[in-house]
Amino acid sequence: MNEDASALLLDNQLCFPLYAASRLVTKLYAPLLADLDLTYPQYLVLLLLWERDGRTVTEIGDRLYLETNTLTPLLKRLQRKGMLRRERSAEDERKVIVRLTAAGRDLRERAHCIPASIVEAVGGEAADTEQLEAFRRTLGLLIDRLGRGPA
Amino acid sequence: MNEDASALLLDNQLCFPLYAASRLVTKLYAPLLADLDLTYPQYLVLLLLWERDGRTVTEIGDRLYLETNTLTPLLKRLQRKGMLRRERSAEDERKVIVRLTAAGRDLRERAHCIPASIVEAVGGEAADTEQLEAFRRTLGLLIDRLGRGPA
DNA sequence: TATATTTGTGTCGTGCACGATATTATCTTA
DNA sequence: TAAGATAATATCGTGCACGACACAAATATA
Repeated sequence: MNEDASALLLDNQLCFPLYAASRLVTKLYAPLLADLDLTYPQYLVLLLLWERDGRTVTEIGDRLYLETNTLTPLLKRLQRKGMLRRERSAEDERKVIVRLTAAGRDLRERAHCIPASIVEAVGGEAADTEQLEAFRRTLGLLIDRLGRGPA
Repeated sequence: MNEDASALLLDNQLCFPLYAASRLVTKLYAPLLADLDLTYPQYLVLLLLWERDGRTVTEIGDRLYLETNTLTPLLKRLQRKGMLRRERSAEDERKVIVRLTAAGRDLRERAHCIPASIVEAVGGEAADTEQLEAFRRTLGLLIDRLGRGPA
């Protein structure tokens, strides 16, 4: 493959499908999450807190590749809905600790069925494991290469 | 792999990386496109018009998986910047034909270097063609499965 | 040919994303 | 220990994305 064809492949045939697929998948979650009054980014934050509660804003941002200028309003919305509290750390007054409320913790059970629903919608039985694993690896490689800021 | 592990793989280890990678890649384009006073979605619209000029709003939306409620304001912004015109079709007054201006056509040359820059940033020489092809195929499969509305 | 339906575009409101910048707290270091 | 640097969070403005809905033009149908 010559340089130009390779360039077009990566640019138009890779970057755009990535953008399109991401939006289509997010749209797949929407109706499921709407039942819990959540958006997809809000769901991602809760996944982290369900795994381990009491994280700082920046900790959450590091995992989701999001800055505080995105997270602060999002967390405030989750707080307004009674899912979590935001409290300044006692040791370091700069840090804000995000903690689930009882309602936030309880939501975990109602969200339990979501992964299976997504698998079904994407067509889990049709996709073979080998292909998925390779796909996941390439995605991971891409994120690793781009996720640490422009070197 | 049991059903639960497979579900978690698809949900958290596939959907989230897709979302993260898409945003990271878009961020990669940002500085290059900023030189042309463009955003990534605006660039995608121009790519389509450079390929074939004079498309309707819905035609563009079909290709980009975007609705008119997203495209109309975006096209108006491109129009305000003098890149294109929006004119009602004479045969069918419902349709709006989008046409490049001379400035919009000229921008194509200035955008010519973008794919190569992206390839370099992603690390073109390191990624092997086989892996990229498989990745692209899986992405295409995913979009095919999700892109025609919830069956 | 009226009436109903579909089609193409648009407006409105909400919630991300993100660059630029501000603010306050902590840490460094001269 | 005072001054500067750094870190953590937040505000503001812009531009997507998208659901819900409005509306006029075109088409289908009774």
